[in-house]
Amino acid sequence: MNNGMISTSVIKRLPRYYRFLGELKAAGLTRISSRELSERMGLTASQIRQDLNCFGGFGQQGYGYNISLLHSEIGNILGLDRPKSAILIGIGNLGRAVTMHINFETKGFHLIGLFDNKESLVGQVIKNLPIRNISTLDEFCRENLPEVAILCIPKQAAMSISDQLVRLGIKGFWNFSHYDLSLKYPDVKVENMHFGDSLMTLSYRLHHD
Amino acid sequence: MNNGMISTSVIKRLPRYYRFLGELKAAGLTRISSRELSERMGLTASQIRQDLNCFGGFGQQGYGYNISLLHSEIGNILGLDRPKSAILIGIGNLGRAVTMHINFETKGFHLIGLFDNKESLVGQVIKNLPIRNISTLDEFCRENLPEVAILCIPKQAAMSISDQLVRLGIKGFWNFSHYDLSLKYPDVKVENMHFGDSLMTLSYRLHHD
DNA sequence: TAGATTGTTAATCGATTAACAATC
DNA sequence: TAGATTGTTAATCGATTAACAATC
Repeated sequence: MNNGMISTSVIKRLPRYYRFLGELKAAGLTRISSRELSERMGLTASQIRQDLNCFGGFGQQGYGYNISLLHSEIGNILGLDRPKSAILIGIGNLGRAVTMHINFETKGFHLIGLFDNKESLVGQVIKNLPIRNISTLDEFCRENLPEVAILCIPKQAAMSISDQLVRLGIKGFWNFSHYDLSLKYPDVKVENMHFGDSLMTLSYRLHHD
Repeated sequence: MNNGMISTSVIKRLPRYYRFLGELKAAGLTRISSRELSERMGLTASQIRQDLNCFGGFGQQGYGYNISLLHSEIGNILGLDRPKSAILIGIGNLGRAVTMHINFETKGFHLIGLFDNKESLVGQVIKNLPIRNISTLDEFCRENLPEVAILCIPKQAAMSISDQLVRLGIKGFWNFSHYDLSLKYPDVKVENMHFGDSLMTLSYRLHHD
């Protein structure tokens, strides 16, 4: 077990382990060896054992891993058992889809507020949440202390609102904009969802590789 | 210049170089050194020079890089100048947002067809494209030969339609589902957009790090 | 006990950083 | 020419894979 810093490569693999184990559990299986899991996931057994042993010895020699136990352990490591409150900014096509489409509760979050600057949207209700005017952001945050902001707004809007959000105590961003938050706020946690970058990577691979 | 295989790490950085250079160009700058670019992007100058030299010597000793030239060179490397036709499957909240929100043309793609299995959606028009019944997929593909499929459908639906798509000549997937396409189709190019994995990674970082 | 499989150390591989000669 | 900065090689660092003793 490694109590030091866990590498990004390992962290990024955890959600996938979590998903696969959830499926195996749902399929009614109870145990699995690192070798069998490696074949199902397209990894090496060695890597799986290394990854898991960053967090503890969840297996048993001669037996393998208990699927249900390992699934919930990884869930806890990911912090899925401790919901963090989030607000979403920008209720365009994308913001609306994110609000409707994502199951926040099963991913460690709780969506508590929706904001937009377009007066015509204010008051509309999505997933039981009213869209609020962005001018009420300060008040809302002081009362509800959200930890995370989801930015479904263009780069310019993200640039102009991020200072305010950090000042209001936002500790993490789920960032769909192209504004590079981690350059300006190195201590805030940022996860980028860059659709365009992903598409361009696909474009590259279609021509080369 | 390296004519062999380019590593994934390098490829994944190209779209970000492309974006930054586009912004510098739009700001009216004409030249930049690897050192200055490294400071703006939060990388090392060494890494930038290594990355670029995988593809060719785009700089000039004592001068640096011509921003406009480098920008368009990277665009060409990414294949943005050669549009690939794409179809999108699943016009739910997410599919609709992707259709509306993404500028495919500037990312090397051309969206030519929308499909859903829900009769009530068929015929509706988004971005000048009619939503087609999924039952007409074969016919459409034989006539229009799309290279890429964008999957905005649940895992089960993705599992049941991917064989058909590969048989119809699809060479790449932009995959929003949780179905692991690259396990079954190792030769097809797959770019995953896994919202849930990204959120869980953010959850981890908010608790640890 | 014998067989299986982990946890963990050592070896390999790959990616990043540093250094510097080439050269504009 | 002198100064700046690349392209490229060498050194370092980190991540993955292999191997195997521990042990269930």
